[in-house]
Amino acid sequence: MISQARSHSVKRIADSTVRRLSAYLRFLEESAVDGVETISSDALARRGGTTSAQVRKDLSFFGSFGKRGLGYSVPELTSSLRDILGLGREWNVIIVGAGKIGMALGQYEGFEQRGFHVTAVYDTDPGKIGTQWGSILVRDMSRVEADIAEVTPDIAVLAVPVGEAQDAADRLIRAGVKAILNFAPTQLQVPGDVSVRNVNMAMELEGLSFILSNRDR
Amino acid sequence: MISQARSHSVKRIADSTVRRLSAYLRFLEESAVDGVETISSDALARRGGTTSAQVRKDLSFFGSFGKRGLGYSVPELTSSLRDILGLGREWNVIIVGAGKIGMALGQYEGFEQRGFHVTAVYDTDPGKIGTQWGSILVRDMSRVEADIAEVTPDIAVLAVPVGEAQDAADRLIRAGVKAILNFAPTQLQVPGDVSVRNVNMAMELEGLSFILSNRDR
DNA sequence: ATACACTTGTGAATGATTTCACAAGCTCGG
DNA sequence: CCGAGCTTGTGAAATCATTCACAAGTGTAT
Ligand SMILES: NC(=O)c1ccc[n+]([C@@H]2O[C@H](COP(=O)([O-])OP(=O)(O)OC[C@H]3O[C@@H](n4cnc5c(N)ncnc54)[C@H](O)[C@@H]3O)[C@@H](O)[C@H]2O)c1
Ligand SMILES: NC(=O)c1ccc[n+]([C@@H]2O[C@H](COP(=O)([O-])OP(=O)(O)OC[C@H]3O[C@@H](n4cnc5c(N)ncnc54)[C@H](O)[C@@H]3O)[C@@H](O)[C@H]2O)c1
Repeated sequence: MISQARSHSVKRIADSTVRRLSAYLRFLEESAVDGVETISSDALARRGGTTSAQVRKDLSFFGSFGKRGLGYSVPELTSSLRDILGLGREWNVIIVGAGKIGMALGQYEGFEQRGFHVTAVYDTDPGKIGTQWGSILVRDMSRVEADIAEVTPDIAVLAVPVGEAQDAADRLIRAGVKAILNFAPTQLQVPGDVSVRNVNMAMELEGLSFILSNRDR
Repeated sequence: MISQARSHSVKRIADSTVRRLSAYLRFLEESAVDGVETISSDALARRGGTTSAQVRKDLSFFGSFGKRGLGYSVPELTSSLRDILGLGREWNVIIVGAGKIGMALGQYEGFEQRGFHVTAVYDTDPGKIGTQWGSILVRDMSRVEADIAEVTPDIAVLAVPVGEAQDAADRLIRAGVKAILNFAPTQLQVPGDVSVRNVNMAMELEGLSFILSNRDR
Protein backbone atom coordinates (compact mmCIF):
# COMPACT_ATOMS: atom_id res chain seq x y z
CA MET A 1 0.00 0.00 0.00
CA ILE A 2 2.98 2.27 0.59
CA SER A 3 3.95 1.88 -3.00
CA GLN A 4 1.23 0.60 -5.22
CA ALA A 5 3.34 1.77 -8.13
CA ARG A 6 6.39 -0.29 -7.31
CA SER A 7 4.56 -3.50 -6.58
CA HIS A 8 3.65 -4.03 -10.21
CA SER A 9 6.93 -3.10 -11.86
CA VAL A 10 7.89 -6.65 -12.71
CA LYS A 11 7.68 -6.62 -16.49
CA ARG A 12 9.63 -4.00 -18.38
CA ILE A 13 7.66 -0.88 -19.12
CA ALA A 14 7.80 0.42 -22.67
CA ASP A 15 9.34 3.75 -23.30
CA SER A 16 6.23 4.89 -25.11
CA THR A 17 4.19 4.12 -22.02
CA VAL A 18 6.41 6.26 -19.82
CA ARG A 19 6.16 9.16 -22.25
CA ARG A 20 2.40 8.94 -22.22
CA LEU A 21 2.32 8.84 -18.42
CA SER A 22 4.27 12.07 -18.49
CA ALA A 23 1.69 13.57 -20.83
CA TYR A 24 -1.21 12.40 -18.65
CA LEU A 25 0.43 13.97 -15.63
CA ARG A 26 0.75 17.31 -17.35
CA PHE A 27 -2.87 17.25 -18.40
CA LEU A 28 -3.98 16.27 -14.91
CA GLU A 29 -2.09 19.23 -13.49
CA GLU A 30 -3.85 21.53 -15.93
CA SER A 31 -7.20 20.00 -15.02
CA ALA A 32 -6.58 20.48 -11.32
CA VAL A 33 -5.99 24.18 -11.94
CA ASP A 34 -9.37 24.30 -13.68
CA GLY A 35 -10.93 22.69 -10.61
CA VAL A 36 -11.79 19.37 -12.22
CA GLU A 37 -12.25 16.65 -9.55
CA THR A 38 -12.60 13.57 -11.63
CA ILE A 39 -11.58 12.57 -15.12
CA SER A 40 -12.32 9.63 -17.41
CA SER A 41 -9.81 7.67 -19.44
CA ASP A 42 -11.61 9.00 -22.46
CA ALA A 43 -11.04 12.65 -21.56
CA LEU A 44 -7.42 11.91 -20.73
CA ALA A 45 -7.04 10.14 -24.05
CA ARG A 46 -8.55 12.88 -26.18
CA ARG A 47 -6.21 15.44 -24.73
CA GLY A 48 -3.21 13.18 -24.95
CA GLY A 49 -3.85 12.18 -28.55
CA THR A 50 -4.42 8.52 -27.77
CA THR A 51 -7.30 6.16 -26.98
CA SER A 52 -9.08 5.44 -23.73
CA ALA A 53 -8.05 1.79 -23.88
CA GLN A 54 -4.45 2.89 -24.16
CA VAL A 55 -4.77 5.11 -21.11
CA ARG A 56 -6.28 2.31 -19.05
CA LYS A 57 -3.69 -0.20 -20.24
CA ASP A 58 -0.84 2.18 -19.44
CA LEU A 59 -2.13 2.70 -15.92
CA SER A 60 -2.90 -0.96 -15.41
CA PHE A 61 0.82 -1.79 -15.49
CA PHE A 62 1.14 0.03 -12.18
CA GLY A 63 -2.09 -0.67 -10.39
CA SER A 64 -5.71 0.21 -10.36
CA PHE A 65 -6.38 3.87 -9.84
CA GLY A 66 -9.90 4.51 -11.07
CA LYS A 67 -13.47 4.00 -9.95
CA ARG A 68 -15.75 2.18 -12.36
CA GLY A 69 -18.57 4.33 -13.58
CA LEU A 70 -16.79 7.47 -12.43
CA GLY A 71 -13.27 7.71 -13.71
CA TYR A 72 -10.13 8.81 -11.92
CA SER A 73 -9.79 11.25 -9.03
CA VAL A 74 -7.60 14.03 -10.38
CA PRO A 75 -5.57 14.59 -7.20
CA GLU A 76 -5.14 10.88 -6.52
CA LEU A 77 -4.06 9.99 -10.03
CA THR A 78 -1.75 13.01 -10.12
CA SER A 79 -0.06 11.83 -6.99
CA SER A 80 0.18 8.23 -8.20
CA LEU A 81 1.70 9.29 -11.50
CA ARG A 82 4.24 11.48 -9.76
CA ASP A 83 5.15 8.50 -7.66
CA ILE A 84 5.43 6.19 -10.63
CA LEU A 85 7.60 8.65 -12.53
CA GLY A 86 9.87 9.15 -9.55
CA LEU A 87 8.92 12.79 -9.14
CA GLY A 88 8.25 12.44 -5.44
CA ARG A 89 11.77 13.65 -4.71
CA GLU A 90 14.13 16.31 -5.96
CA TRP A 91 16.75 15.34 -8.53
CA ASN A 92 20.11 17.04 -8.74
CA VAL A 93 21.05 18.01 -12.26
CA ILE A 94 24.25 19.48 -13.64
CA ILE A 95 24.52 21.14 -17.03
CA VAL A 96 27.69 20.60 -18.99
CA GLY A 97 28.28 23.24 -21.66
CA ALA A 98 27.25 26.83 -20.96
CA GLY A 99 26.47 27.71 -24.57
CA LYS A 100 23.25 28.77 -26.19
CA ILE A 101 21.31 25.65 -25.26
CA GLY A 102 22.91 25.13 -21.88
CA MET A 103 22.08 28.69 -20.97
CA ALA A 104 18.45 28.38 -22.05
CA LEU A 105 18.09 25.22 -19.99
CA GLY A 106 19.82 26.66 -16.94
CA GLN A 107 17.46 29.62 -16.88
CA TYR A 108 14.33 27.62 -17.55
CA GLU A 109 11.97 27.64 -14.57
CA GLY A 110 10.00 24.64 -15.78
CA PHE A 111 12.63 22.18 -14.57
CA GLU A 112 12.75 23.40 -10.99
CA GLN A 113 8.97 23.32 -10.95
CA ARG A 114 9.06 19.62 -11.69
CA GLY A 115 11.73 18.83 -9.15
CA PHE A 116 14.83 18.94 -11.33
CA HIS A 117 17.23 21.16 -9.46
CA VAL A 118 20.19 22.53 -11.40
CA THR A 119 23.09 22.50 -8.98
CA ALA A 120 25.88 23.57 -11.29
CA VAL A 121 26.82 24.49 -14.84
CA TYR A 122 30.23 23.70 -16.30
CA ASP A 123 32.22 25.04 -19.22
CA THR A 124 35.80 25.02 -20.50
CA ASP A 125 35.75 28.55 -21.91
CA PRO A 126 37.67 30.90 -19.58
CA GLY A 127 35.47 33.74 -20.78
CA LYS A 128 32.41 31.96 -19.43
CA ILE A 129 33.79 30.45 -16.25
CA GLY A 130 32.90 32.57 -13.27
CA THR A 131 29.99 34.34 -14.93
CA GLN A 132 26.72 34.27 -13.07
CA TRP A 133 23.27 33.46 -14.52
CA GLY A 134 20.64 34.34 -12.06
CA SER A 135 21.47 32.10 -9.14
CA ILE A 136 23.77 29.82 -11.11
CA LEU A 137 27.53 30.27 -11.37
CA VAL A 138 29.36 28.83 -14.38
CA ARG A 139 32.12 26.61 -13.05
CA ASP A 140 35.34 25.34 -14.54
CA MET A 141 34.90 21.99 -16.25
CA SER A 142 38.25 20.86 -14.80
CA ARG A 143 36.51 20.76 -11.42
CA VAL A 144 33.71 18.49 -12.53
CA GLU A 145 35.26 15.23 -11.27
CA ALA A 146 36.05 16.68 -7.86
CA ASP A 147 32.57 18.15 -7.54
CA ILE A 148 30.90 14.91 -8.59
CA ALA A 149 32.97 12.98 -6.05
CA GLU A 150 31.52 15.23 -3.38
CA VAL A 151 27.89 15.28 -4.49
CA THR A 152 27.00 12.98 -7.37
CA PRO A 153 24.33 14.55 -9.53
CA ASP A 154 21.49 12.27 -10.50
CA ILE A 155 21.41 13.51 -14.07
CA ALA A 156 23.87 15.35 -16.28
CA VAL A 157 22.61 17.44 -19.18
CA LEU A 158 25.15 17.42 -22.01
CA ALA A 159 25.10 20.58 -24.11
CA VAL A 160 28.59 20.74 -25.55
CA PRO A 161 29.59 20.81 -29.24
CA VAL A 162 29.11 17.50 -30.99
CA GLY A 163 32.84 16.83 -31.26
CA GLU A 164 33.25 17.13 -27.50
CA ALA A 165 30.21 15.12 -26.52
CA GLN A 166 31.66 11.61 -26.31
CA ASP A 167 34.73 12.76 -24.37
CA ALA A 168 32.66 14.81 -21.97
CA ALA A 169 30.26 11.89 -21.49
CA ASP A 170 33.17 9.54 -20.80
CA ARG A 171 34.49 11.91 -18.13
CA LEU A 172 31.11 12.21 -16.47
CA ILE A 173 30.55 8.47 -16.51
CA ARG A 174 34.00 7.76 -15.12
CA ALA A 175 33.18 10.17 -12.31
CA GLY A 176 29.99 8.25 -11.50
CA VAL A 177 27.14 9.81 -13.45
CA LYS A 178 24.45 7.24 -14.32
CA ALA A 179 21.98 9.28 -16.39
CA ILE A 180 22.58 11.70 -19.23
CA LEU A 181 20.26 13.93 -21.21
CA ASN A 182 22.20 14.50 -24.41
CA PHE A 183 21.60 17.45 -26.74
CA ALA A 184 24.53 16.80 -29.06
CA PRO A 185 23.44 15.18 -32.32
CA THR A 186 25.43 12.02 -31.83
CA GLN A 187 24.77 8.56 -30.48
CA LEU A 188 26.80 8.31 -27.28
CA GLN A 189 28.51 5.02 -26.56
CA VAL A 190 27.94 4.23 -22.90
CA PRO A 191 28.13 1.21 -20.58
CA GLY A 192 24.92 -0.69 -19.89
CA ASP A 193 24.34 0.78 -16.46
CA VAL A 194 24.20 4.33 -17.78
CA SER A 195 20.92 5.66 -19.17
CA VAL A 196 20.91 8.15 -21.99
CA ARG A 197 18.06 10.11 -23.49
CA ASN A 198 18.63 12.15 -26.58
CA VAL A 199 17.05 15.41 -27.61
CA ASN A 200 17.89 15.76 -31.25
CA MET A 201 16.19 18.71 -32.81
CA ALA A 202 17.73 18.27 -36.24
CA MET A 203 16.35 14.74 -36.26
CA GLU A 204 12.87 16.05 -35.52
CA LEU A 205 13.14 18.54 -38.35
CA GLU A 206 14.26 15.72 -40.62
CA GLY A 207 11.23 13.74 -39.56
CA LEU A 208 9.03 16.62 -40.69
CA SER A 209 11.02 16.94 -43.88
CA PHE A 210 10.39 13.26 -44.59
CA ILE A 211 6.67 13.64 -44.01
CA LEU A 212 6.44 16.74 -46.17
CA SER A 213 8.40 15.07 -48.97
CA ASN A 214 6.22 11.99 -48.96
CA ARG A 215 2.79 13.58 -48.66
CA ASP A 216 1.99 12.89 -52.30
CA ARG A 217 2.27 9.09 -51.96
CA MET B 1 15.75 5.46 -61.38
CA ILE B 2 15.40 9.19 -60.78
CA SER B 3 13.86 8.46 -57.46
CA GLN B 4 14.61 5.03 -56.17
CA ALA B 5 13.46 6.29 -52.81
CA ARG B 6 10.00 7.30 -53.87
CA SER B 7 9.24 4.19 -55.89
CA HIS B 8 9.06 2.00 -52.79
CA SER B 9 7.16 4.32 -50.48
CA VAL B 10 3.89 2.45 -50.73
CA LYS B 11 3.47 1.13 -47.21
CA ARG B 12 3.65 3.58 -44.37
CA ILE B 13 7.10 3.98 -42.92
CA ALA B 14 7.38 3.78 -39.15
CA ASP B 15 8.49 6.79 -37.27
CA SER B 16 11.21 4.80 -35.60
CA THR B 17 12.59 3.88 -38.99
CA VAL B 18 12.80 7.52 -40.06
CA ARG B 19 14.63 8.43 -36.87
CA ARG B 20 17.16 5.70 -37.45
CA LEU B 21 17.69 6.80 -41.05
CA SER B 22 18.52 10.22 -39.67
CA ALA B 23 21.05 8.66 -37.34
CA TYR B 24 22.61 6.59 -40.11
CA LEU B 25 22.96 9.71 -42.24
CA ARG B 26 24.79 11.54 -39.49
CA PHE B 27 27.20 8.68 -38.99
CA LEU B 28 27.79 8.38 -42.72
CA GLU B 29 28.68 12.04 -42.86
CA GLU B 30 31.18 11.55 -40.05
CA SER B 31 32.63 8.53 -41.83
CA ALA B 32 33.02 10.46 -45.07
CA VAL B 33 35.09 13.07 -43.22
CA ASP B 34 37.32 10.25 -41.97
CA GLY B 35 37.76 9.10 -45.57
CA VAL B 36 35.84 5.85 -45.25
CA GLU B 37 34.68 4.65 -48.69
CA THR B 38 32.53 1.72 -47.79
CA ILE B 39 30.62 0.67 -44.71
CA SER B 40 28.80 -2.49 -43.62
CA SER B 41 25.37 -2.66 -42.04
CA ASP B 42 27.13 -4.01 -39.00
CA ALA B 43 29.37 -0.96 -38.57
CA LEU B 44 26.40 1.33 -39.13
CA ALA B 45 24.44 -0.62 -36.54
CA ARG B 46 27.09 -0.57 -33.86
CA ARG B 47 27.42 3.17 -34.09
CA GLY B 48 23.69 3.72 -34.25
CA GLY B 49 22.94 1.48 -31.30
CA THR B 50 20.94 -1.04 -33.26
CA THR B 51 21.48 -4.30 -35.14
CA SER B 52 22.71 -4.97 -38.63
CA ALA B 53 19.42 -6.68 -39.55
CA GLN B 54 17.58 -3.57 -38.48
CA VAL B 55 19.77 -1.38 -40.65
CA ARG B 56 19.23 -3.57 -43.68
CA LYS B 57 15.49 -3.80 -43.08
CA ASP B 58 15.22 -0.03 -42.68
CA LEU B 59 17.01 0.56 -45.95
CA SER B 60 15.11 -2.19 -47.74
CA PHE B 61 11.87 -0.19 -47.49
CA PHE B 62 13.37 2.27 -49.92
CA GLY B 63 15.44 0.16 -52.24
CA SER B 64 18.62 -1.77 -52.45
CA PHE B 65 21.67 0.32 -51.83
CA GLY B 66 24.45 -2.09 -50.90
CA LYS B 67 26.79 -4.52 -52.57
CA ARG B 68 26.80 -8.03 -51.19
CA GLY B 69 30.14 -8.99 -49.74
CA LEU B 70 31.20 -5.36 -49.61
CA GLY B 71 28.70 -3.18 -47.83
CA TYR B 72 27.45 0.28 -48.75
CA SER B 73 29.30 2.99 -50.61
CA VAL B 74 29.46 5.87 -48.16
CA PRO B 75 28.87 8.67 -50.70
CA GLU B 76 26.10 6.78 -52.48
CA LEU B 77 24.22 5.82 -49.35
CA THR B 78 24.64 9.34 -47.98
CA SER B 79 23.08 10.75 -51.07
CA SER B 80 20.25 8.20 -51.09
CA LEU B 81 19.43 8.89 -47.45
CA ARG B 82 19.39 12.62 -48.04
CA ASP B 83 16.99 11.99 -50.86
CA ILE B 84 14.75 9.73 -48.80
CA LEU B 85 14.64 12.23 -45.94
CA GLY B 86 13.78 15.08 -48.26
CA LEU B 87 17.03 16.90 -47.60
CA GLY B 88 17.76 17.42 -51.28
CA ARG B 89 16.19 20.85 -51.06
CA GLU B 90 16.16 23.80 -48.72
CA TRP B 91 13.27 24.15 -46.29
CA ASN B 92 12.03 27.50 -45.09
CA VAL B 93 11.55 27.65 -41.35
CA ILE B 94 10.10 30.37 -39.15
CA ILE B 95 10.60 30.54 -35.42
CA VAL B 96 7.69 31.77 -33.32
CA GLY B 97 8.75 33.02 -29.89
CA ALA B 98 12.05 34.86 -29.53
CA GLY B 99 12.71 33.73 -25.97
CA LYS B 100 15.53 31.67 -24.55
CA ILE B 101 14.87 28.61 -26.68
CA GLY B 102 13.83 30.47 -29.81
CA MET B 103 17.00 32.50 -29.62
CA ALA B 104 19.23 29.45 -29.19
CA LEU B 105 17.59 27.82 -32.19
CA GLY B 106 17.76 30.92 -34.35
CA GLN B 107 21.48 31.24 -33.77
CA TYR B 108 22.24 27.56 -34.21
CA GLU B 109 24.34 26.91 -37.30
CA GLY B 110 23.51 23.21 -37.41
CA PHE B 111 20.10 23.81 -38.96
CA GLU B 112 21.34 25.86 -41.90
CA GLN B 113 23.98 23.20 -42.49
CA ARG B 114 21.29 20.62 -42.99
CA GLY B 115 19.17 22.76 -45.26
CA PHE B 116 16.75 24.26 -42.75
CA HIS B 117 16.81 27.98 -43.47
CA VAL B 118 15.40 30.27 -40.81
CA THR B 119 13.64 33.02 -42.71
CA ALA B 120 12.09 34.91 -39.82
CA VAL B 121 11.58 35.01 -36.06
CA TYR B 122 8.39 36.39 -34.50
CA ASP B 123 7.51 37.68 -31.05
CA THR B 124 4.81 39.74 -29.41
CA ASP B 125 7.09 41.55 -26.96
CA PRO B 126 7.65 45.13 -28.12
CA GLY B 127 11.00 45.07 -26.35
CA LYS B 128 12.15 42.25 -28.60
CA ILE B 129 10.56 43.24 -31.89
CA GLY B 130 13.06 44.96 -34.12
CA THR B 131 16.12 43.56 -32.40
CA GLN B 132 18.66 41.87 -34.59
CA TRP B 133 20.34 38.50 -33.95
CA GLY B 134 23.15 38.02 -36.35
CA SER B 135 21.42 38.09 -39.67
CA ILE B 136 17.94 37.56 -38.25
CA LEU B 137 15.55 40.37 -37.36
CA VAL B 138 12.84 39.72 -34.75
CA ARG B 139 9.51 40.62 -36.35
CA ASP B 140 6.15 41.53 -34.95
CA MET B 141 3.90 38.52 -34.48
CA SER B 142 0.96 40.57 -35.74
CA ARG B 143 2.59 40.38 -39.17
CA VAL B 144 2.85 36.63 -39.25
CA GLU B 145 -0.32 36.00 -41.26
CA ALA B 146 0.56 38.58 -43.88
CA ASP B 147 4.10 37.22 -44.18
CA ILE B 148 2.90 33.64 -44.46
CA ALA B 149 0.46 34.63 -47.17
CA GLU B 150 3.40 35.95 -49.14
CA VAL B 151 5.87 33.11 -48.57
CA THR B 152 4.51 30.07 -46.74
CA PRO B 153 7.21 28.56 -44.58
CA ASP B 154 7.52 24.80 -44.80
CA ILE B 155 7.94 24.41 -41.06
CA ALA B 156 7.16 26.59 -38.05
CA VAL B 157 9.10 26.14 -34.83
CA LEU B 158 6.90 26.97 -31.86
CA ALA B 159 8.84 28.32 -28.88
CA VAL B 160 6.25 30.36 -27.00
CA PRO B 161 5.10 29.90 -23.40
CA VAL B 162 2.93 26.87 -22.89
CA GLY B 163 -0.22 28.93 -22.34
CA GLU B 164 0.20 30.62 -25.72
CA ALA B 165 1.11 27.53 -27.68
CA GLN B 166 -2.31 26.32 -28.83
CA ASP B 167 -3.43 29.81 -29.85
CA ALA B 168 -0.21 30.48 -31.71
CA ALA B 169 -0.48 27.10 -33.44
CA ASP B 170 -4.07 27.81 -34.46
CA ARG B 171 -3.00 31.10 -36.01
CA LEU B 172 -0.17 29.50 -37.93
CA ILE B 173 -2.36 26.69 -39.17
CA ARG B 174 -5.11 29.05 -40.25
CA ALA B 175 -2.48 30.95 -42.20
CA GLY B 176 -1.44 27.77 -44.01
CA VAL B 177 1.41 26.17 -42.06
CA LYS B 178 1.42 22.37 -42.45
CA ALA B 179 4.30 21.32 -40.18
CA ILE B 180 5.17 22.39 -36.64
CA LEU B 181 8.08 21.60 -34.39
CA ASN B 182 6.66 22.26 -30.94
CA PHE B 183 8.80 23.02 -27.89
CA ALA B 184 5.96 23.87 -25.54
CA PRO B 185 5.17 21.03 -23.14
CA THR B 186 1.63 20.51 -24.35
CA GLN B 187 -0.10 18.25 -26.81
CA LEU B 188 -1.27 20.52 -29.63
CA GLN B 189 -4.66 19.79 -31.13
CA VAL B 190 -4.31 20.08 -34.91
CA PRO B 191 -6.21 19.01 -38.03
CA GLY B 192 -5.16 15.78 -39.72
CA ASP B 193 -3.27 17.43 -42.53
CA VAL B 194 -0.88 19.20 -40.17
CA SER B 195 2.18 17.35 -38.89
CA VAL B 196 3.52 18.04 -35.44
CA ARG B 197 6.70 16.85 -33.77
CA ASN B 198 7.27 17.59 -30.15
CA VAL B 199 10.50 18.28 -28.34
CA ASN B 200 9.67 17.93 -24.70
CA MET B 201 12.70 18.17 -22.51
CA ALA B 202 10.85 17.84 -19.23
CA MET B 203 9.38 14.59 -20.54
CA GLU B 204 12.86 13.30 -21.29
CA LEU B 205 14.02 14.16 -17.80
CA GLU B 206 10.98 12.38 -16.41
CA GLY B 207 11.90 9.35 -18.48
CA LEU B 208 15.32 9.34 -16.80
CA SER B 209 13.68 9.88 -13.44
CA PHE B 210 11.50 6.83 -14.05
CA ILE B 211 14.47 4.70 -14.98
CA LEU B 212 16.51 5.84 -11.98
CA SER B 213 13.59 5.19 -9.62
CA ASN B 214 13.01 1.70 -10.95
CA ARG B 215 16.59 0.47 -11.21
CA ASP B 216 16.28 -1.66 -8.07
CA ARG B 217 13.37 -3.71 -9.47
C1' DA C 1 -34.57 -2.06 -4.08
C1' DT C 2 -34.01 -2.02 -8.88
C1' DA C 3 -33.01 -0.35 -13.24
C1' DC C 4 -30.07 2.47 -15.95
C1' DA C 5 -26.14 4.84 -17.63
C1' DC C 6 -21.35 4.99 -17.23
C1' DT C 7 -16.62 3.72 -16.85
C1' DT C 8 -12.88 0.80 -15.34
C1' DG C 9 -9.66 -3.17 -15.77
C1' DT C 10 -8.13 -6.79 -18.50
C1' DG C 11 -7.74 -11.11 -21.35
C1' DA C 12 -7.76 -12.02 -26.23
C1' DA C 13 -7.19 -10.46 -30.94
C1' DT C 14 -4.99 -7.77 -33.97
C1' DG C 15 -1.36 -5.09 -35.81
C1' DA C 16 3.41 -3.40 -36.03
C1' DT C 17 8.22 -3.86 -35.42
C1' DT C 18 12.27 -6.37 -34.65
C1' DT C 19 15.05 -10.33 -34.96
C1' DC C 20 16.40 -14.60 -37.16
C1' DA C 21 18.39 -17.18 -40.56
C1' DC C 22 19.93 -18.12 -44.92
C1' DA C 23 20.17 -18.04 -50.12
C1' DA C 24 22.26 -15.18 -53.33
C1' DG C 25 25.78 -11.97 -54.91
C1' DC C 26 30.25 -9.80 -54.84
C1' DT C 27 35.50 -9.61 -54.34
C1' DC C 28 39.84 -11.41 -54.01
C1' DG C 29 43.69 -14.53 -54.26
C1' DG C 30 45.63 -18.20 -56.45
C1' DC D 1 37.87 -19.91 -63.36
C1' DC D 2 37.14 -21.62 -58.63
C1' DG D 3 36.64 -21.55 -53.77
C1' DA D 4 36.76 -18.94 -49.56
C1' DG D 5 35.16 -15.33 -47.04
C1' DC D 6 32.05 -11.59 -46.50
C1' DT D 7 27.85 -9.08 -46.57
C1' DT D 8 23.43 -7.93 -48.46
C1' DG D 9 18.30 -8.39 -48.98
C1' DT D 10 14.35 -10.58 -47.38
C1' DG D 11 10.68 -14.03 -46.13
C1' DA D 12 9.35 -16.22 -41.81
C1' DA D 13 9.23 -16.26 -36.87
C1' DA D 14 9.24 -14.00 -32.69
C1' DT D 15 8.44 -10.26 -29.92
C1' DC D 16 6.28 -6.13 -28.59
C1' DA D 17 2.44 -2.65 -28.56
C1' DT D 18 -2.21 -1.27 -29.43
C1' DT D 19 -7.00 -1.99 -29.91
C1' DC D 20 -11.17 -4.58 -29.04
C1' DA D 21 -14.74 -6.11 -26.36
C1' DC D 22 -17.00 -7.10 -22.37
C1' DA D 23 -17.74 -8.56 -17.40
C1' DA D 24 -17.68 -6.26 -13.25
C1' DG D 25 -18.21 -2.27 -10.43
C1' DT D 26 -20.16 2.44 -9.20
C1' DG D 27 -23.38 6.26 -8.77
C1' DT D 28 -27.97 8.12 -9.53
C1' DA D 29 -32.75 8.43 -10.22
C1' DT D 30 -37.07 6.54 -9.33
N1 LIG E 1 21.65 25.82 -30.10
C1 LIG E 1 20.71 25.01 -30.56
O1 LIG E 1 19.59 25.44 -30.87
C2 LIG E 1 20.95 23.58 -30.75
C3 LIG E 1 20.01 22.84 -31.42
C4 LIG E 1 20.20 21.49 -31.58
C5 LIG E 1 21.35 20.91 -31.09
N2 LIG E 1 22.26 21.63 -30.44
C6 LIG E 1 23.44 20.96 -29.95
O2 LIG E 1 23.66 21.29 -28.60
C7 LIG E 1 25.04 21.39 -28.33
C8 LIG E 1 25.33 22.73 -27.80
O3 LIG E 1 24.93 23.69 -28.75
P1 LIG E 1 25.04 25.23 -28.49
O4 LIG E 1 24.34 25.89 -29.61
O5 LIG E 1 24.66 25.55 -27.12
O6 LIG E 1 26.61 25.43 -28.69
P2 LIG E 1 27.55 26.57 -28.12
O7 LIG E 1 28.76 26.57 -28.95
O8 LIG E 1 26.77 27.82 -27.95
O9 LIG E 1 27.89 26.06 -26.67
C9 LIG E 1 28.73 25.00 -26.38
C10 LIG E 1 29.43 25.32 -25.07
O10 LIG E 1 30.15 24.19 -24.62
C11 LIG E 1 31.41 24.62 -24.12
N3 LIG E 1 32.32 23.49 -24.18
C12 LIG E 1 33.07 23.05 -25.21
N4 LIG E 1 33.73 21.93 -24.87
C13 LIG E 1 33.41 21.65 -23.59
C14 LIG E 1 33.77 20.63 -22.69
N5 LIG E 1 34.58 19.63 -23.05
N6 LIG E 1 33.25 20.66 -21.44
C15 LIG E 1 32.41 21.64 -21.08
N7 LIG E 1 32.03 22.64 -21.89
C16 LIG E 1 32.51 22.64 -23.14
C17 LIG E 1 31.78 25.76 -25.00
O11 LIG E 1 32.73 26.61 -24.35
C18 LIG E 1 30.44 26.45 -25.19
O12 LIG E 1 30.19 27.40 -24.18
C19 LIG E 1 25.73 21.08 -29.63
O13 LIG E 1 26.11 19.72 -29.68
C20 LIG E 1 24.68 21.36 -30.66
O14 LIG E 1 24.87 20.56 -31.80
C21 LIG E 1 22.09 22.97 -30.26
N1 LIG F 1 14.09 27.38 -22.01
C1 LIG F 1 14.14 26.07 -21.95
O1 LIG F 1 15.18 25.49 -21.68
C2 LIG F 1 12.95 25.25 -22.21
C3 LIG F 1 13.01 23.90 -21.96
C4 LIG F 1 11.91 23.11 -22.20
C5 LIG F 1 10.77 23.68 -22.72
N2 LIG F 1 10.72 24.99 -22.96
C6 LIG F 1 9.48 25.52 -23.51
O2 LIG F 1 9.75 26.32 -24.64
C7 LIG F 1 8.84 27.40 -24.67
C8 LIG F 1 9.64 28.69 -24.69
O3 LIG F 1 10.47 28.71 -23.55
P1 LIG F 1 11.50 29.87 -23.28
O4 LIG F 1 12.30 29.46 -22.12
O5 LIG F 1 12.18 30.24 -24.55
O6 LIG F 1 10.49 31.02 -22.81
P2 LIG F 1 10.68 32.59 -22.84
O7 LIG F 1 9.70 33.15 -21.93
O8 LIG F 1 12.13 32.91 -22.71
O9 LIG F 1 10.28 32.95 -24.33
C9 LIG F 1 8.98 32.93 -24.83
C10 LIG F 1 8.89 34.07 -25.87
O10 LIG F 1 7.65 33.97 -26.55
C11 LIG F 1 7.13 35.27 -26.72
N3 LIG F 1 5.69 35.16 -26.91
C12 LIG F 1 4.71 35.04 -25.98
N4 LIG F 1 3.51 34.89 -26.57
C13 LIG F 1 3.74 34.91 -27.89
C14 LIG F 1 2.89 34.77 -29.02
N5 LIG F 1 1.58 34.57 -28.90
N6 LIG F 1 3.45 34.85 -30.24
C15 LIG F 1 4.77 35.03 -30.39
N7 LIG F 1 5.63 35.14 -29.36
C16 LIG F 1 5.10 35.08 -28.13
C17 LIG F 1 7.53 36.00 -25.46
O11 LIG F 1 7.53 37.41 -25.69
C18 LIG F 1 8.94 35.45 -25.24
O12 LIG F 1 9.91 36.22 -25.91
C19 LIG F 1 7.97 27.29 -23.45
O13 LIG F 1 6.77 26.67 -23.81
C20 LIG F 1 8.77 26.41 -22.54
O14 LIG F 1 7.93 25.65 -21.71
C21 LIG F 1 11.78 25.80 -22.73
